[in-house]
Amino acid sequence: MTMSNRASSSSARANALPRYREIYASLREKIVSGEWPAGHRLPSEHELARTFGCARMTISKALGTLADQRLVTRRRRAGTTVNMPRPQESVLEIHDIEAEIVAAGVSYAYESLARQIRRANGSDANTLGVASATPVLALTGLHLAGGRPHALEERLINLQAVPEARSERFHGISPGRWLLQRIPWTEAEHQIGALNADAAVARWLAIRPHTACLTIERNTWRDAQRITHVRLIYPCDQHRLVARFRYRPL
Amino acid sequence: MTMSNRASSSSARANALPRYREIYASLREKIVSGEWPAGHRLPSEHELARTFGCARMTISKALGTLADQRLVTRRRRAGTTVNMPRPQESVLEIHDIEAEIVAAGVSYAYESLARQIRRANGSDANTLGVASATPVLALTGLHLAGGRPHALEERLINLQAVPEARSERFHGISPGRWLLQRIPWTEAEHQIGALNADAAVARWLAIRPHTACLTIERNTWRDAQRITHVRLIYPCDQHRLVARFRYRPL
DNA sequence: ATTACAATTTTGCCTAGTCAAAAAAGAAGG
DNA sequence: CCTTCTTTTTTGACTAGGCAAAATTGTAAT
Repeated sequence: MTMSNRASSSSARANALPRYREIYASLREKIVSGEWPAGHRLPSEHELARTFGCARMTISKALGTLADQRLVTRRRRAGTTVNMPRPQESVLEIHDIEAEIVAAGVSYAYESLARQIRRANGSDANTLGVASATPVLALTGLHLAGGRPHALEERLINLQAVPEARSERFHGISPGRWLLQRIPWTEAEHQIGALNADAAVARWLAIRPHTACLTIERNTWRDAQRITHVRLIYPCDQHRLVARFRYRPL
Repeated sequence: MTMSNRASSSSARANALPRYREIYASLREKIVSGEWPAGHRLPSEHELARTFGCARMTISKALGTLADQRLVTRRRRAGTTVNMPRPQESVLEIHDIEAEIVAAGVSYAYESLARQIRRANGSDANTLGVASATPVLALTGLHLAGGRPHALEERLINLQAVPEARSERFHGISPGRWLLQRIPWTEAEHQIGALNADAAVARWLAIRPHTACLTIERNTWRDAQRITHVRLIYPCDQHRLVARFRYRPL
């Protein structure tokens, strides 16, 4: 099956875009411009292959990309239909605090405030999602940016999943970074909320009591096993989260 | 080029997984288990095709999926290498408030508090990202869940992008939903923060002044054009955001 | 030793087909 | 009219190749 390859590789050398991307862009344009409104059924792969002058698989790849991005839905025999009122989902990047502070050009430090190994009590078992009496490591610490309090961290680590943590003292290195470097995780869940700082929190963070704070709770798993639970408390004027909707990397 | 199709379609009819997904799962397992640590180079496509007994393109699709999920990086000649310390990015679904409230089994209403058409002043131009004196629609309103205040909304709409909004009164329907149904957007950015309710906010939301609130600011674009900016203020005890790390839909 | 060039490997993208499964549309029967 | 069976369209998954581009590796010349 010898074949002269696609025209673009020899003739139109200027545009570096692969053919399926061109086709993708062309179809996407019709959708976002509103020319093909929600519910519209696009031509079949065969038909598109004829009009674009390429193999069906190339069309399939372009349509597949649109489907990955939730711009269209594809069903056998039913065809490909436009999917307009897009679900509002954004990609929220939750950075390592140290990296974030250093990136801002400020010195970073982690100060350990409390450390205890215990068998999980009811509350621990609940927040960490492990059986009661499972050995856990409970940590409280402060993230400092430029020597000033930046965030308060309350963490539980499942020692069954991370036995190496038992002997670690977390001097200098934050538990988050320590864990990240050691154990790969497969799932994570974040909950973001707000709270009024109570007296203890306000003291550690050097803010006035009752100041609004942003809280981020994170649970991480490796496949089915819970690894750690952490709650971070940021004074409202020191932190914002940015989430950006992003097409999946084309 | 006549060929008996893959074995799984005739012999192993039990497992519904396509071949490339099986291969994907098998490779992913090696990575998340740590057998192939970060930096490890996996076998070439040709080699994998031989070991798995399939065409190179099937392997390519499996590896492509891994690459889409950022588990590996692929470069010509350099091969495919494991990409372990995964960037912490989560998918945050920011729902339409109405849908969210109705889903919780509570009645929903939107109450308009203020509405003004004006030429963008300095502050408007800044938050909406348009030129000064561009016509904008400024709205303030309250989202009610079960008759009680749920969230306060402050919105600016670029009338150049959405001229139909000029004559809309937003009775019953919330501006967010109205916009979502009408104009497709291509980019969105969210900023999440916390604040202490001031007197006015506290009154509208029927909470005590100084209560911590979660704020979500959203900017939406259609390609390069700004469509709207909105700030939603939720009392801290009434709302949490949940972001889940998710592999991109396989 | 360093630089420049050539060879080789590996992925990226493509073609032109096949077989299979899903679902819609049409036909037939009650 | 409604149900059931059959046909047909359309996507899903795959094969077995091919050429091109990128990056590494090896080689030769300065």
